[in-house]
Amino acid sequence: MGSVTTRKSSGSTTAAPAKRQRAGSSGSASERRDHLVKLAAEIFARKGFQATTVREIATEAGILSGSLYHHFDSKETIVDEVLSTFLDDLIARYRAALESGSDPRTVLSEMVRIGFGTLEPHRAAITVMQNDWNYLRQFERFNYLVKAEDEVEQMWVAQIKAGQAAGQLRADVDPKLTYRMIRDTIWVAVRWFRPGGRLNTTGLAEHYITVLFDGLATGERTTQKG
Amino acid sequence: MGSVTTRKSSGSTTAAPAKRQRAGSSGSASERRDHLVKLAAEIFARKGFQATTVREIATEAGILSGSLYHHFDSKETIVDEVLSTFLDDLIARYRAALESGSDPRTVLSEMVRIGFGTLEPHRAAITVMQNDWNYLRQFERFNYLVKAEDEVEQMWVAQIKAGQAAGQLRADVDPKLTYRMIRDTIWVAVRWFRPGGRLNTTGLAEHYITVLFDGLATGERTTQKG
Amino acid sequence: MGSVTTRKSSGSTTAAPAKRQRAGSSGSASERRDHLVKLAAEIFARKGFQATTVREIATEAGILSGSLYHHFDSKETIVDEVLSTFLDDLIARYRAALESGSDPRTVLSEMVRIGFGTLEPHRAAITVMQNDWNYLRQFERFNYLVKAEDEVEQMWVAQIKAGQAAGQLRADVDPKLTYRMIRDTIWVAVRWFRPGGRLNTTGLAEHYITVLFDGLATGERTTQKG
Amino acid sequence: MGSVTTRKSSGSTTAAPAKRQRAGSSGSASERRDHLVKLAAEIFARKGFQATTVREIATEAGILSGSLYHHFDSKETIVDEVLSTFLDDLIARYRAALESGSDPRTVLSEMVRIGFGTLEPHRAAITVMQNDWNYLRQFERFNYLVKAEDEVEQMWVAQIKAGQAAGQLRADVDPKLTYRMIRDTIWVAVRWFRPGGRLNTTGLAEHYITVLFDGLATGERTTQKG
DNA sequence: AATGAATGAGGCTTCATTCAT
DNA sequence: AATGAATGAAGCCTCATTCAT
Repeated sequence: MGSVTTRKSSGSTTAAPAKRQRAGSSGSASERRDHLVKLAAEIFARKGFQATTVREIATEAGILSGSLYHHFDSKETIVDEVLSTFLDDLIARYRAALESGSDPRTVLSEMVRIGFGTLEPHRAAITVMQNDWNYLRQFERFNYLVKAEDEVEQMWVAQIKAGQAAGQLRADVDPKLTYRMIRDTIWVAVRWFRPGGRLNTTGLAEHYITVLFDGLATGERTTQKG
Repeated sequence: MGSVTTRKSSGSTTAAPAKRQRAGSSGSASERRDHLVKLAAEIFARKGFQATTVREIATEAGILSGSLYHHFDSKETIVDEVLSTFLDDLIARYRAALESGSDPRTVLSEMVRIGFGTLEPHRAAITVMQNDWNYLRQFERFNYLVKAEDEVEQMWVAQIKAGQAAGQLRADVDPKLTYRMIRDTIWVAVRWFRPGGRLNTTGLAEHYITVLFDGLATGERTTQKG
Repeated sequence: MGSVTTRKSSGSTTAAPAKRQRAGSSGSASERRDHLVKLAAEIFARKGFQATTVREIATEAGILSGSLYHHFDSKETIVDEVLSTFLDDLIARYRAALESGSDPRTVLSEMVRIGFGTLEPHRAAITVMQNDWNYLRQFERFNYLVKAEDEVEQMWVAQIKAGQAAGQLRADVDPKLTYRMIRDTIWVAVRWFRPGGRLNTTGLAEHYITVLFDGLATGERTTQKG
Repeated sequence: MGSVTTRKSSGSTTAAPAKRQRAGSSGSASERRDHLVKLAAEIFARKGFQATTVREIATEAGILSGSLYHHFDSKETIVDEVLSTFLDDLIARYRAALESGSDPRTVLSEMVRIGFGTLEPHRAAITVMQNDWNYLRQFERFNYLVKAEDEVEQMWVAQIKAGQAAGQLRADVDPKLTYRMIRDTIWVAVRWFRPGGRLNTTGLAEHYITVLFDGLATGERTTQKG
């Protein structure tokens, strides 16, 4: 379990183990909570964290705004859950890819696929992270976001360096810089990607992998140095 | 004058007529105004548009919040000016590049350089556009942002298609998709780029141009189809 | 049974009938209720009535806030019980002292001792009465507090007047005023008295009785008129 | 200047020096502020700090509740000003009495008179201090209340000890305990004292001084030991 | 060009209480 | 006897904006 996961479980004050699951009932306490988090995530994504009122979230859930506080300590606790759920999943997937033992280029391709693969299931969370990161990181409670980001960066940079060492990747690019560009290119796609268009996220990933490794140009590489 | 510029002058209904009134004077109204816009842009970039209060801007300027309303109709008028100033400049530069008559690949390289080149002078505006776009576009008054975006998209896509037609760029990539990835990669750099680091924006641009055209991989292109 | 006691039993409409139902049983409803009242009294004393939430009381008792309503109609019912229990006890003791048939000065001394003697067993209730009286008396349901206060006042004033008539107490002091000062001096001690200090409540009482009857000064009385 | 005074002046964020007193206008900014503080003090005294809403204060002042925040940071800032104004005045008066150079018994009598003398001008503040002290002291910002209380205690205890050393006061009483009883007796009078009754505060003071020094009893002192 | 007082709408949150289970 | 979800009213505070001076 990574730092994000760890923090989250201690942070969710109401994270009760599904108590006395009511027979025939459609959801436990934690399911209700998860449902609310998903609703909120959609609105946060659409309007931005600050512009979203707790009343909107509550109304969307069919309850009164005060009732939300039966489930969450604060509005921030809700985004917190949105973001950490995404990061937990992402980091878990990255780890699995790293443990495959494949060569660096293959691992990196897989990591690109993982990234694009989160675009649909975690669309709302990624959107929030893109748009409200700058605001949220001001608060101490979101320090773990920076830590998770660092952990991910190290995974990528290590693979890029390994690829250079193995001669698979050109040696004249800066690993950290390259990582950042890849990262941004993937996540920012959330702003315009809509399921049902010409390409699905798999297609997007393959398209990007192509350009990323072989470039846009035709013919021989002109700038190769390493 | 582009569409953005046009809209802007009609948008600043209050102060616009007075703008050149005292042109040449050192403490002119328009200079004061520009100064305030710059101050505001910095705070918007740091804290986000919504999280920035009118009072903060005023305090930074050494006046009271009510006094800001002698210069601007509203808080939105201020961001408006921040964003349109940037877009005016950007579009003007792109036009110049397009009019150079160079081959598509050269023009595209130049456009990448232009993009990275705005990172420093327009850092605040680009940051605001990245972070608050989603929120601002909800308001009718910012429709022109979408128009400007479309205009820019057409410039890029046309060049990419021209490059493919001329055989300079691989034909198996989607021009629009490719444009978006390039665009995002450039602008999102504003989140982590800090002047004074290993690379300046020129270095960044060249680094990216290399990877963009030739790819990360070494050896022969493996996925080339066109 | 005094007026306080009477009012109380009619006040606790819900649980009262059940009270002696299982008298003698070790886990009876009334014992549970008394336990809860004591818990609540401590918190009321520490934080003030208004600042104490029903949830705090419930949590302290190891149950959920809603569950408290099986025992009490409302938060006010709880303080009500806290205060009336104290007043019942106090008035009963005063009556006993009055019925001793001793001379006024002796009775008054005994009443002082009774007052200080409640400081420990009824610390919480006295604290609540001191701090929240002003707030609680706004509500009709607490009118009985004023009645109990009046009853006590009459007991004291009568004894003081009797002492003056008998020549035991100086005639140039106002009985009502004197009573109030004595009363306040005793009760307010709850704010600083802590068991285990230099003096216990018996010591406190004797100390006060000394000063009260003989004054702080040495030598002959200088202001004696009557 | 004492600690209370010092703290207060740094605490009053808006304590502007009466700027540009508008000719013909009835009050400066600080006068307006003082007026609001007085209004608030009355309501705090009547209903208690917590039970008083900012809306009530504002309504009483003829403005909207939000407008109060033009003058004060928070509801707590208002009580703060209420209490510190009183304590500043009280401590200043005590100091003057101490500097008179009179014998201890005379000084103590004067201090009693000072105490009762504040009952009318500072009735609201004293009431608040009596009723809401327990609640307010929970907050760090009111730590200075405790400090002020300590300072006052030292003044009194020193005089009582001096009186004992000089043979003016009986030696068999505890100075600290005695101080506390005097203090409480004076302040708690605020709960029942109403101007216009049989005795004014001067009468009250003399009444209490009599009882305090000479006691309630007639004839020779019976418990004198020192 | 600026002040300073005020508005008014709205935001987040708290909390006593209810009620179905 | 207790749970847990929800209510609904209210509370404190924020903030863009207005306006008389």
